[in-house]
Amino acid sequence: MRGQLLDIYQRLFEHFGPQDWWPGETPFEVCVGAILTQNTSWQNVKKAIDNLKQAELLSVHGLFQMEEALLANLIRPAGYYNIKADRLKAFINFLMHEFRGDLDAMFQTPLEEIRQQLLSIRGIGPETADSILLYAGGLPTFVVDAYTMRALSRHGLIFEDATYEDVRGMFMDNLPPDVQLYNEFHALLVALGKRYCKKPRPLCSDCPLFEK
DNA sequence: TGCCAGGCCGGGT
DNA sequence: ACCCGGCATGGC
Repeated sequence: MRGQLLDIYQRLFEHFGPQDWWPGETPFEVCVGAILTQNTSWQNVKKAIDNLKQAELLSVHGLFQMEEALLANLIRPAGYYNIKADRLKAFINFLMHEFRGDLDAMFQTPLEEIRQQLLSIRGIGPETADSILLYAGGLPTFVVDAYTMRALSRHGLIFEDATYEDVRGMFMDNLPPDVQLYNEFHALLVALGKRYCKKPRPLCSDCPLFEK
């Protein structure tokens, strides 16, 4: 399994090149983006983040102080704006109360412990938690998303009914806890998904995973 | 024009 | 332990 995963990684890397994720300038911006991009295209999320930046409110303090209604209005382009405003507030409140608003302090917590804490926040599920921990915190947790599931199941590497935790475990049990590797690997799987594994129908004829 | 996008929650089986 | 409807905008 380890060999298969590394083989996939190598093929993807050769095909797509380094991805250098996550598109965000600061760890905090990555956290916000991780919540805003739930079931939403990144270009919509970018508009929302730009609104927050222009308002000079893209900070722990800024979001903490802001009225939720105003927050919802600013992030409107990202869709689900009422729910997401609530989720951002829940995350910020957690950060303020547990770590005095200090992201660095949050990331000092042992991985599985802070992961469980994030998962207990309303609006943060496994993918969002892992994205925050890996891409904002630089902690070695593997991010699984819909593209990863689709690609792996189409290529017979996982069962259709595999759960998020199953797939995360498969990567982490078979690869070293290497942040750079996890970062690139997930980003490459998304690049693959966007190009070859879109929803309606597989388009695997020229998928790089089938090349020889 | 309808369908999809880097999910998650809450209520119902 | 699953299954499903709801949440919403912008792009192709």
